Amino acid sequence: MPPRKHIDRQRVLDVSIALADAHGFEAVTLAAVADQLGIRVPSLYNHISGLPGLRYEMAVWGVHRLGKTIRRAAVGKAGDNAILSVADAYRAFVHEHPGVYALTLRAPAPDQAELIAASQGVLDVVLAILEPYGLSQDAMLHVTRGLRSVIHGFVDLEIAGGFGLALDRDESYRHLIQIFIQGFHAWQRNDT
Amino acid sequence: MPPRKHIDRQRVLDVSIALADAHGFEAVTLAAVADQLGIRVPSLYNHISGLPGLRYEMAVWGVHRLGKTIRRAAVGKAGDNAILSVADAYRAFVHEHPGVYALTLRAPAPDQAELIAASQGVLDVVLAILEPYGLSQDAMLHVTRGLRSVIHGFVDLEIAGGFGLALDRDESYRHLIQIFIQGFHAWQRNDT
DNA sequence: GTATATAAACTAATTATGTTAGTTTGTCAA
DNA sequence: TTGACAAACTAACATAATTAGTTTATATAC
Repeated sequence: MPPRKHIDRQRVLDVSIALADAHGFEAVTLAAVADQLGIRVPSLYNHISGLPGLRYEMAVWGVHRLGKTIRRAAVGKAGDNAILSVADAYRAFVHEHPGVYALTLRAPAPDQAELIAASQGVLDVVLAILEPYGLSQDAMLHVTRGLRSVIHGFVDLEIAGGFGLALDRDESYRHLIQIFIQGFHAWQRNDT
Repeated sequence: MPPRKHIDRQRVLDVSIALADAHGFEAVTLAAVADQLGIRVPSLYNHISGLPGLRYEMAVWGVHRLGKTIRRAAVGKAGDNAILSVADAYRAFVHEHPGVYALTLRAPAPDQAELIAASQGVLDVVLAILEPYGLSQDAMLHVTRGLRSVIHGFVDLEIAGGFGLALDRDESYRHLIQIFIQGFHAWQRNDT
């Protein structure tokens, strides 16, 4: 009776990602995913390890993709230009995948090897673009945390709808990254 | 048969806040709250408007409390010291109420008057401490967005466990706020 | 003091979701 | 052709939120 649909893990993931980005990650219920695929809910378990497993795979996909995106944005750029380019690419990714991005925010557990690897990939890009500034190891980590915070903070408030006002958000972001870069240089002069 | 417990809206809220901050806001189920209070789940509906209503009240409480906290931190301070003080108070609040804070992040809907008022209270504090710098109206809003982003970004990554490394987080935060302040001054010199 | 109105508890039932167990059936490969 | 496996299915169950309708403690009116 059950005619074979050609469904695999990737198709489940595709549908889930689309749902998450369109309606938020809470909208990714097994019922909704199964419905999109034209199968019953328990059939999903042939492809994924329940809802937690699906969310994990979405997170891995998201972090991996984010890393690829900002790495591409960094090639051929140096110094402040690299920071600006990466900041723009990061923001563009989150705008494209707000639902998936929300799933990437919890820190990986020690046993989540794929997610740890993907996260390291993102971190590596940031470390690489800060490399030429010749910071001490600790200073490097502080600045890395700072840059991630600035970018994440703006984008997160933005997708949460936190900037109610009519003022242009692209411009606010440009100013903020500019402030960070200039402050970073001033801080580097003073502090080390 | 049902002996009266002396439960009111405030006690429901207290229990919910404690649960949220201890185990995350997803742990605030009606079952868990009712259990803590020693009543059955449907009895909660005498005090709250379902789970959405409870979450709304938690959000209002959180934003209100956050506003009060940073306002207190700002009195008697001026300029850069005010920014530092508010940044510290904001972070301390989030550390104390991580679960509630997560509920405060979605932007208020137009009909959520209490939440809008409370949010305005938070915004007013930030606007007030930036007042003495003599910025144009637009610049003021850009910088306000920037400062919120910086603070929110750091603490949000922090409570998500995003800073895996052993490096001292207090110090990273100090550096970041310092970078923002110095960058803000440099930006103000250049840009206006 | 007694009666009554109301608030606040309750039980029962419905819906939605995730999950597991066990079953059936295409489909590919020996 | 047949047999193993993958992938669909049905059935059943647990948890959660919600609504409807019922009971009862308690404060207030008389």
